[in-house]
Amino acid sequence: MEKGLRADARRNRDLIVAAAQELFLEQGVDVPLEEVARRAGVGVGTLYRRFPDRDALLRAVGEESLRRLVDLAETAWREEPDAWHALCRFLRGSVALRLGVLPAKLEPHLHQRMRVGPDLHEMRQRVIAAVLRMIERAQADGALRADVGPGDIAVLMTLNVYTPPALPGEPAMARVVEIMLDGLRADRRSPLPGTPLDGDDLRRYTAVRVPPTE
Amino acid sequence: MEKGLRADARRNRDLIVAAAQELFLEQGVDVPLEEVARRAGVGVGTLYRRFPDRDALLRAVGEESLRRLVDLAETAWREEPDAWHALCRFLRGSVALRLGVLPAKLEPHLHQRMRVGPDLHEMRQRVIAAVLRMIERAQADGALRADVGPGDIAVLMTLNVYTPPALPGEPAMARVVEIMLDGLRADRRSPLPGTPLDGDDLRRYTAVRVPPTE
DNA sequence: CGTTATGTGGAGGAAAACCTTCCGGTTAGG
DNA sequence: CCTAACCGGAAGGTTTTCCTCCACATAACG
Repeated sequence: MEKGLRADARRNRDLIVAAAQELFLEQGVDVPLEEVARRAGVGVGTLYRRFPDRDALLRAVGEESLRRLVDLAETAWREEPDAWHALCRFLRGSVALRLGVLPAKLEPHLHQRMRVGPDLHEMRQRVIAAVLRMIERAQADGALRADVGPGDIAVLMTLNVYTPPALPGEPAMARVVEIMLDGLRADRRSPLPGTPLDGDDLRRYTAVRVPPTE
Repeated sequence: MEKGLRADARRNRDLIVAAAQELFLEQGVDVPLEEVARRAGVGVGTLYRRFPDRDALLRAVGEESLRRLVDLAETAWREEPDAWHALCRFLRGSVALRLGVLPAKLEPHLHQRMRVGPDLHEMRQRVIAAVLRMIERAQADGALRADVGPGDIAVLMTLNVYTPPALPGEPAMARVVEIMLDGLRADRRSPLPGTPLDGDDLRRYTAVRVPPTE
C-alpha cells in the first residue's frame, strides 16, 4: 500500500486507519474526524493531508478489513483438511473481524471500480468464491445440511460481523457461533466451548453496557 | 398511556412514535427530530410540544417496543403447548420486532426507575423471567440442549433483533432463526422454511443495499 | 351552529458541530 | 549538518440542528 512515505508518515497513516476502524465500529461512520485524529494521537492536519475526505478514509479502512476477510476465507480453504472445517473456521474467524456496519457503508464504493489501490470489488468476489466453494464441497461431503445456500451463510456471517455497539464479548459470541454451526451441521453436534451462560451472566449482559459514547 | 388528549392530538402522538421507531432503526437515534416530524406528517412544533426533548421520544419508543416484547414472551409461554415451542415462538417473533439498537440506547433509562408511565425496568424483568421459565422447562423436558444458558439465548435474540441498516429481509431472517433453533434443539432437526438462498440470492444480497440514507 | 380550549405547522434566530486550511516549528534521512 | 518532508492544532467559514413562538385550524360540546 501507500509507499514512498517517510517512516513517521507511514506510521501515522497506519495509526489513523486503525483508530478509524475502531471508532467507525464504536460510534458509526459519522464520527467527527477530529475524534479519529485524537485517538490516533495525531493532529487533524495530518489526517486531512493523508485522507482528503471522509470517503478516502472509509475506503482505506474498508480495504484493510476486506483484505483480512479475503485472507481468512482463503487461508481457511487452503489449510483446513475438509470443506466443512474450512467453513467452521471461516465463520468463527469472521466474528473476530468485527467489521460492523462497514460492509453496508462500503457498498457504494464497491461499484466505482477504477480506483487507486486494490480493487475492492475484486476482493469481495474472492471471498464470495471461496465461500461458494466451501458450501458446495461441504454439502457434497454430506457434512453441511443440504437445504442451506450461500445466502444463508452470508446472513449468518452478517449477523456475527455486525456487532452491536454493546458487544456480547468474544466468549459469548464464540458460543453462539457454535450453536449456529450445530444448526448447520448435517450429522451430529459438538459440545459448546466454555460453560453455559447462566442467569447471572444474563443479568450482567443485560445490565449497563452502553459504549463510552458520551 | 397518554390520556385526556384530543382525538387528533392522540393520533399525531402515535404517528410520531411510529415514525421515530422507524427512523431510529434506519438511521440511528441521532436523526434530526425534524426528519421524524416530516415522516410523521406533522410539524416540528407538534413534536416538540409532545416530547420536550429527544430522550422523551426515545423513552416513548422504547416503552412501545418493550411492551411488545413482553407481550410476545408472555403470550408464547401462555399459548404454546410446551416450553420448547414457546421458546421457538419467542425467538421467531423477536425478529419481527426489529428493535435494532434501541435496547442499548435505552439502557440508561432502565435505571432511572421513578418515571412517569409504565416502569421500563419492571417490563424488562418480566421478559427475562419468562425466558428463564422457558429455558428451564425446555431443558427439563429434554427438548433444549442442556449446555446453553439464558445468556446464550439473550445473545441470539440480540443478534436477531439488532438488524443491520441493510436488512436481510424477513424470509432470510426466518431461515436463519430456524438454523439457530436447530442448533439449540436437543434431538432432531426440522426442515427449514422456503428454499435455500442460492448464489444469485447471495449476489443480490451483497449488492447495493444501502438504506435511503441520503 | 357558535364558542373556545386545545392543537397545528413551519419560519427563523441562536447555538453547536463539523470541516478544512494554513503556517511556524519539528524530524527523518542522507 | 542540511533540507525536503512532515507535524500539530488554532482559527475561520459553513452546514446542521435545535427549539421557540404565534397566526391559523379544528375537535368537543351545549
